[in-house]
Amino acid sequence: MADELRRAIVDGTLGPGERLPSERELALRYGTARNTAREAVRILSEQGLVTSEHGRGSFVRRAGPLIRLGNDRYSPRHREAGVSPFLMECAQQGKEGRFEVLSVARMAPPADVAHRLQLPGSEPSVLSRENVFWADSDPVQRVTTWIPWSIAEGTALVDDEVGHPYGIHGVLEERGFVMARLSEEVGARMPTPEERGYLLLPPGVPVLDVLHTSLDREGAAYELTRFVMRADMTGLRYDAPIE
Amino acid sequence: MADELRRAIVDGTLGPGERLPSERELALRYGTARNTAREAVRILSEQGLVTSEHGRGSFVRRAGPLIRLGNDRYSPRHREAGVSPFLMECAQQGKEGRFEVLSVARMAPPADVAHRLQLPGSEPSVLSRENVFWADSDPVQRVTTWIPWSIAEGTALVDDEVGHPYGIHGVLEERGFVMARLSEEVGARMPTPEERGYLLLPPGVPVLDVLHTSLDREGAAYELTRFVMRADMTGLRYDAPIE
DNA sequence: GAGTGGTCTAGACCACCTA
DNA sequence: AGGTGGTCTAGACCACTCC
Repeated sequence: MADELRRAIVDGTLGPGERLPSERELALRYGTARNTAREAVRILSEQGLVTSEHGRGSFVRRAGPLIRLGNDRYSPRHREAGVSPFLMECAQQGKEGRFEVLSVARMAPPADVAHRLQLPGSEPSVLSRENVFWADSDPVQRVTTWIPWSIAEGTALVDDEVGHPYGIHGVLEERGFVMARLSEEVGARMPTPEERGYLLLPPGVPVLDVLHTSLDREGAAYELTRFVMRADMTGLRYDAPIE
Repeated sequence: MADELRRAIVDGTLGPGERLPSERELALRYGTARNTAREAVRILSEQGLVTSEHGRGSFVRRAGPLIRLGNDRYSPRHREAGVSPFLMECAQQGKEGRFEVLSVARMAPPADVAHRLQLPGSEPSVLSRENVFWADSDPVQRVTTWIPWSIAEGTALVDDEVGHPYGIHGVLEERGFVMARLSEEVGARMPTPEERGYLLLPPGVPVLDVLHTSLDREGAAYELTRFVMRADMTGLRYDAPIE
């Protein structure tokens, strides 16, 4: 039953956005109990093909165009444009991007962050900044940045509004930290319930989990950022020379 | 009920690999029907926290160490080692890597591949090679490579066994195609039923979908590869200069 | 054979949406 | 008000595993 529905969806018999037959209707049509029909719809929802909306029905999910985060987002070439690369990508997709500051606080870094910054994980040795990025009315990324307190102390980084035209990396450059290389570790997983809440994720949508490290000319890490991105609306692109 | 179990798992009360109470046991303990207890276990399984094994029980999933595919896997520096980078990564994790050739055939490329190679999608203009990569007894990646037929024709690339010490890129280099840059587009999604079959994926495990493009010194694309990787056992790492 | 998860039935009530 | 999905009950049989 799930297979037949799946075929109808990939064939295009059921186009994107179309409503599936109701659970009661499916049960009747196949001569099964409603629970069984419901299970079929659940399987499609787990595969990310279908979204159920309480009181309205179940719908074929529409494949929205991806917002792709490229590694060129840190390029000085894009500085001249004066727009944050996320907002630029959004504009290209005809969407309006914005972001929201969740918190700015001095704290002890998580173990993996502490290790990469070569800082103790037991002391409040970093400044942490949390943001949520939106495209139109959808939250699409949850972003956490960690900067050694010794670097952040006394700068605009500790303010809610950074207020620098080039964002946090503009402030960091003025303190002498210029990004020469990046290292990004990419994984994917199902969201935690907390992340499902922040990103309003329907079932069957995984997240991309990216841990970004900024390295200076000496190869020392001076800033880390974790991006948790909903994978149905965002992706990544890396363009790099072979070394 | 799912929340309580979840807490027990993240707290460590239920350690990795441990068996959950059976569905009938949970139902009894909470005074609910078995279906309700079952639903709680299903939710955890969807979150990737738990795997159910028919006839045995449900178990807390153990977080295996990741095999990370780095962009340095194409570096000429690694050529000297003489080992494929996937096998190297496996060895680092104490695993034995191997791969299996599923098919080698001349065919018409999918639309996105045709576009990037600037070839017509309606003719058999590419050689396609499909592999599955294994780490110990787990299939972890399904890999499809497309090479313009004009390049592949008459080379060892059309054979089941490539037989070149440096694999397909060794053959391509001898034909004058040296990788100068790469471009990789990364996404994540739930697997198709076909992929679940190839990769023996339990529920709640997404896949990373990577479309790799090899570019020569002139910036022209001459080879594409799509990696579909199970995200609970593999990840990616990109180290690149800021340009 | 006893215990497990996988599937299924035939109901029931609730919460939500649309008209 | 009527239809939708969300949750739940109290059973049943099957397929699998382990002893």
